Formats: sequence, C-alpha cells, structure tokens
Amino acid sequence: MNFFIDVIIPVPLKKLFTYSITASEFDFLKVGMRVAVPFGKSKIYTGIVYRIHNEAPLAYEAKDIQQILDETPIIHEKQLKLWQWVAKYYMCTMGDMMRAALPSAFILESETVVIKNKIKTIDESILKDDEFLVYEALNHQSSLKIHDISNILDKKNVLPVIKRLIEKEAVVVEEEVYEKYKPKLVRYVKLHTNFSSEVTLQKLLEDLGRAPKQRQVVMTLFMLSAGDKKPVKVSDLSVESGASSSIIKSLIDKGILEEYHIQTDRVQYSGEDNEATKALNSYQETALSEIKMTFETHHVTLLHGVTSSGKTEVYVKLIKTIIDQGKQVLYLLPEIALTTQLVKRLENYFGDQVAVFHSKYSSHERVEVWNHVLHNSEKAKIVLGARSSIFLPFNNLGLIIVDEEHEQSFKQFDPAPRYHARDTSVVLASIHGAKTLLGSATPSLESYFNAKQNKYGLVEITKRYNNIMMPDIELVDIKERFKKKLMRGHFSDRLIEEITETLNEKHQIILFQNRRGFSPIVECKTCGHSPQCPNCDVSLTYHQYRKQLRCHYCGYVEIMKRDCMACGGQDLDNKGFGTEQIEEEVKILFPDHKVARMDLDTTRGKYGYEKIITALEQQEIDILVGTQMLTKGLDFRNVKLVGIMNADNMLNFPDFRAHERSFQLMSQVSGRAGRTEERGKVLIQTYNPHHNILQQVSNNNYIDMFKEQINDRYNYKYPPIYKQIKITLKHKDYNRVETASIWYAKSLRRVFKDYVLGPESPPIARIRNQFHKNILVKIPKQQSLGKTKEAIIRINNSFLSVKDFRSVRVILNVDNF
DNA sequence: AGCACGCCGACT
DNA sequence: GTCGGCGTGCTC
Repeated sequence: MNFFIDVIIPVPLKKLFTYSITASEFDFLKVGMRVAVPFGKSKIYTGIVYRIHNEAPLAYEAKDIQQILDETPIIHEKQLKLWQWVAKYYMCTMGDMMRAALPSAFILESETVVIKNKIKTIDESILKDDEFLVYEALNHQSSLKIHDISNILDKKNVLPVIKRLIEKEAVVVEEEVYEKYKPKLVRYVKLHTNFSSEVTLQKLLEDLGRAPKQRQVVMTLFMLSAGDKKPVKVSDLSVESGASSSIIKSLIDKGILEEYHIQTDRVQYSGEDNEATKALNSYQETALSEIKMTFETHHVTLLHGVTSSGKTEVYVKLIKTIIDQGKQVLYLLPEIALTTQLVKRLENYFGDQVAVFHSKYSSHERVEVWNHVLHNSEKAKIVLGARSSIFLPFNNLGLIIVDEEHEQSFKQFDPAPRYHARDTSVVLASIHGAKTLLGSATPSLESYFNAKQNKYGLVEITKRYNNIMMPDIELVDIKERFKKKLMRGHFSDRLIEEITETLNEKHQIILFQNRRGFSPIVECKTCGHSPQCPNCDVSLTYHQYRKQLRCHYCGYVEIMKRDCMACGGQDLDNKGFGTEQIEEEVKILFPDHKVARMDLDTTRGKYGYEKIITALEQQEIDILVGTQMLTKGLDFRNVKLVGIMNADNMLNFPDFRAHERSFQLMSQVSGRAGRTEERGKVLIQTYNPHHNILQQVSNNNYIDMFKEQINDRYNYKYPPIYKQIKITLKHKDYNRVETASIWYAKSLRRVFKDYVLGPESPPIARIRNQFHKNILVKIPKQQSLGKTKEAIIRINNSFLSVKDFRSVRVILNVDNF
C-alpha cells in the first residue's frame, strides 16, 4: 500500500500538493502537523498536513517529504475548517490562509548555502576572479548564503558564478532549514552540590578569602536563594552583588557555581491579585440579562450602547460566566484600541488568564500565545487581540466579543485573505458552537440591519454610566464666520471662546482633524505648480516638522524647497490643512498651554501611542490635536471639550459609506467629551450646518441616520442590501490595464448584465507606479453568492489565459467595505 | 509568489 | 563576445 498526504504550501496557488510518505510516517502523521517538503527545483517549504490518504496522484509522481516538523498538530481541524471557509468566501487560496494565520516563526523556509567541496581540492588557478573571491571567502567562513555572495561580489545575479563553481567541483550547495522559534532560556546559577553542607561551605568561604569579589558573589547568592532555595537568575545575582559577568563566569569555570537554564515566557503577566468585578448598574444588569436571553435564540447579538455606557463591564461579566464553564473567550478589538488601558482593566479582573495578541508583538511572542491557546492553557483563557487573532488555534471557544464592531480596520485590505474579522468571527463561533457579541456605540449599518431583520439579537443601552449626560453638540457655521471675518486661521470665534473657557476651568481639550501633515497641497502662487509624487497621481503633503514633502500612498519623501521647483517663485501657498497646521495654530493662539499631536507620525514605535495617552491622562497635555486615532474607545477622564475642525471633508468623501462613517467618527470623537460628572461640549465646524448627518450627530440620533442611510442603500443598490465584490486590476502600463479591464468587465456583463459597474479609474489612478482600474459586481439578495463567485473565477481563469493580460495583477475583494 | 529558463539589448 | 533585462511556464 502506498501512503500520501495533501499539504498546504504558503504560496498563492489554488491547489494542494500531494507528497508520498512511508508507512511509519503514515502512522505518525496527523492532520495539522507541519512537514518540510521539497518544492520546485531546489527549495524546501513548510507544509501543513491537510489530508492523509492512499490515493496515488495520476498525473505525476509524488515526491517524498523531507521531514516531519512537529510531534503533535499545531492547529486543530477546526482551524482548517475556518481556513476553508475564509478561502472560499473571500476567494483566496489556502496558501494565503496559511501565511495569514500562522505566526511567521512556524513557517520555515530553506535557504541555499554554498559550502566548500570537501571531497576534492582544486587548483585555484582555474578559477576566474569572482569565482576565486567566493572560493577564498569560504576559507574564512564555513558556509555562505546567496545574500552574502551578492555582497562579496557586489552584484545581484550571482547564480552563474555559483553554477560555474559547482561545475568546477569547487563548491557544493545545500538547503538549510532553520527553526525560527527558540524558547527563551533564562540563565540561573546555584551553588555546586559539593558545597551544600555547612562544613564545605565554610571551607569555601575561607578559601575565597583572598578573592573578595568572588566571595561577595557567593554570599549574595546565598542571601538571594536563602531559605526556600529559590532559583537565582544570573542577571539578578550580577546586579545584587555588583559583580561583573566575568567574575560569575570564573566561579562557574572553577566549579563553585553551577549554571542551568529554565525556559520562560517572553510575555508575562506581573500583576497583583485579581480584583472582584465591578457591580453593574441597573442598565448594565438589564443589558446583560437581555444578551443572555437573545443568545437562547440567536447566535449573534448586537449590543448597541451609547459612548461611555459601560459596555466593557457587561463584557467582563459575560466573560466570567463563559470561563467558569471552562471555555475560551476571544475579545476582538481594532488594533489601535488595544491599549494598556484596556489590557490592565481586564488583567485586574482575570489576572494571568488574559493573553494579548497583536501585530506589535514579535514573532516569538506570538508563538507563545499560540501555544497557550492550542493547549487550552490557563494562561490564555481570554485572548484579547486584533483582527488576526481569530486564527489562533482555539479548541473550546465559548464566546467571541467584537468590540467597536463598526471599525473598518476589522477588514483586511492587503494582502489576501481580504477577510472581515467581524464576519469571520461569526463563522468561527458557529464552528465551535459559541456565541458572538458585537458591541458598538455606532453600529455598522450591516450589523444593525441584521439585528433589525432579527438575524442578530439586539440589546441597547441608552444611558451613559452614572447617568452622565450626552455631550452638548453645537454646529458652527464657518462659511458665515469667514464672511464676517470671525475666523482666526481655522478657528472660529466660538471655538476659541470655548477653548479659553475650558482651559480656565483646567479641563482638557481634544481637536479632531482627519488628516495628518501640515497641508495636503502646496501650490506656487506665481505659476500654479504643485509638487506631485513621482510614483503616484497625488500631490505631496507638506510635513512641517521635518520640512518634508511626503506621499501618503507610497511613502515617497523629498525635502521641501523654499522656492517653487518649476518657476523659482518664492510665494508658496498651502491648500487644505492637517493636524500639524492645527497644532501650530493652537500654539500661537494659546501660547501658555501645552499642545500635543497624535497621528501616525507621532505614534510610530512600540510605545509612541501609549506615551501620548499617558501624558494626556496625567494632564501633562492641555490640548490634544489628532486624527481618527482619537476615536478608538479611549477613556479620558478630564476632557471636556471636543472640537471637530472641519466636518465637510469627510462628508464629501467619494464613497457610498462616507455619511455612515462621518456619523460614526463624529459620534465617537464626541463621546470623548465629558466622561465624568460635568457635561461635555462638542463644537463641529462646518460649511453646511444643515447637512442631515450633522443634525443627526448633534441630536445623537442613530436611528434616523440608520433609516435614512438604509433607504439610500436600497435606492442605489449598495450593501447591506446588495452584496458586492470589487475587482481591481493593476499594471504599470496604462493602456494594458485599460484594455484588460474593458475585456474583464465585458465578460462579467455577459453573465451579470447591469450589475456590473465600471471599469473605472479610482480617484487616485496610479499608486506606486501601477495604474489601477476597478470593476464592481453587485449581487442582489436572491442571487447565490457561491454561484456568483464561481462565475467570477471562471471569467478570471479565462482572463489569465489571455497572453497579453497575464502580467496584469488581479485583486478580488469580497465585501470591499 | 518564487524561481529557473530563455531570448534580446548595452557594456567590458 | 558576456551581463543582465524581464516575458513565460511550473511547482506535487
């Protein structure tokens, strides 16, 4: 009998790959284990065992696997089931899934290394110059990577050189595979057992009489480990005794101390004892019991609670009941909201049962969390994580909470899989027979629609915690104020008044401007020229703090010149404004107060974001200027005033969700105001105060917004009424994408008729030197999604078989919103 | 996606 | 003449 396995390889290919295995491997291997397999001419890849069987492939001879990498599976079959669903729904490959789901440390790749041919010594004179250089280098280093050789020879393509060296039998190549994850080991020391008795110890101390430093080390060690024989870290010993590591080393060398290693976690909770969970107020109590009730009849429930209504406490109670049943809980949050604030809060309640998982963690840290979840360890009963944590190897999930459910960052845009973590959660929960709770103060239209359709349960909290009033929202007509010359820079008289008053009361202020940099367009007043990105069709944004012009799409940077690059004119005009400009204006208007800015530029680095948050909490900042980063569920006690500098640019954004988003954004920022006893104040500056959305924001009228928007969605055939799939084509040659996209749309139209829109060039037609074209397929409710996707895949395949189109990149984006 | 193979322009 | 550009095809 022959034995085979189908494996998933982390490459974006549709098919699985079949390898042949031996009978004993057949007995050992289980679905979900990793194997190293040869792939292509020379490479070795990591594959995940997907199926174990006896069916020999017909069209080819299966290769043997190289080795088995795991003792036990690293993912459960439940994960594979989820991968399968995501791959099908979001139209990506299992390889894409593997890349997205596994921490990169699990995905080993081979690297070609060149080593000297030991069997044969060759005459160096037959080598050419560059060949000799490589051969020579191998005298100093036992092996060279391709990358090293490129450096030595200072050119890119070194393969011909290596090939000739192999022909001359000077070198051989091997594939080396690295285990990327190594458990972190901490060095400990103890006194050698020879000295464990009183007598020998006494003798040792006498002997060391002439080496006072070493004696000190032994004394300190004795002190640190005193009594219960605690393990002592080398690092602690060094600090406590003041001895350098070389002194400790010499003691180890003499056999007086013994060193040993203990594996530790990189991620450790070092908190205090658990705090009892807070008692809920009556609204929260009602909400909690309603949630439990809806869970009897629904798998998913939407918790719509106004900002500051204390949703987190409700979650905490719910989590408690689930982990008491011995099940795991996944708490999903937008990346940015995963702050220490919330982590601390949960750790206070649940101690080290909380594990955190997000992109700022190193690959090794992620492996640790992964393993805790895999083994259903006590350390990961509750996983607090961003989008990608839905792929952790849960085995016994009882509840998924998706907090700030409306956040668009739950949707991954690039690279594939382009999944929505909220929607995928629902599927993950159903695989586990678990429940999903969506929470938001401003639910997405889709979720609220689902709730209204009774597909989801709906629970609402309409009162803020401690009955604090919703902030008072005032619309400021800046069109009129410009006319009456009441504006100073971008600040209306009203805003300045309110800021002054708030500052006098020693409260803090948040100013929201949804654009970073100083100004998005710099224009020469003489000739009208404005600097453009060389790679993209956008103007460069001026960043004053570094005197740079930057492209927000490709990252291109150039130095800001004082004169116009085209005509040399000196009079440059800044059109539009960003956070930097607001910050500067605030400094001029309120020179005695401390201003800070929070946007992508000031929050780079692992703790950049937290530094600003902490400074604000500790009231070292009076006025904080920022982008939408400010909106993500932060709780600032002392902020009383929120100013929205300009509501119009978001309302006019060319996207069918612009109004919904504006409502969410403005409501969320407004919610930052007045979270304690005093009522908060919000000023929204706009050219069009009568805009419906602004009225709805100021009346805090979600329901009206929902009704009006959903009506628009009906009329214009947009989600959630219609589903949609966006197809993006990219190529560096404009004519090529143009013809390709016309062909593609034509083929789609043959099947879907009028439900195909485009092709259209997006507002920014070229990014990173690639021209884009978009085609939109709208899918009515009664039309089968599965069939639609099949048809698109068929069209896509015939598209790819056209020779001229093969170099065109095609991106399929399901639910592209 | 990588990566090899193969066919054409621009340099020692 | 070679080096290196990228179009084309394949991966169990």
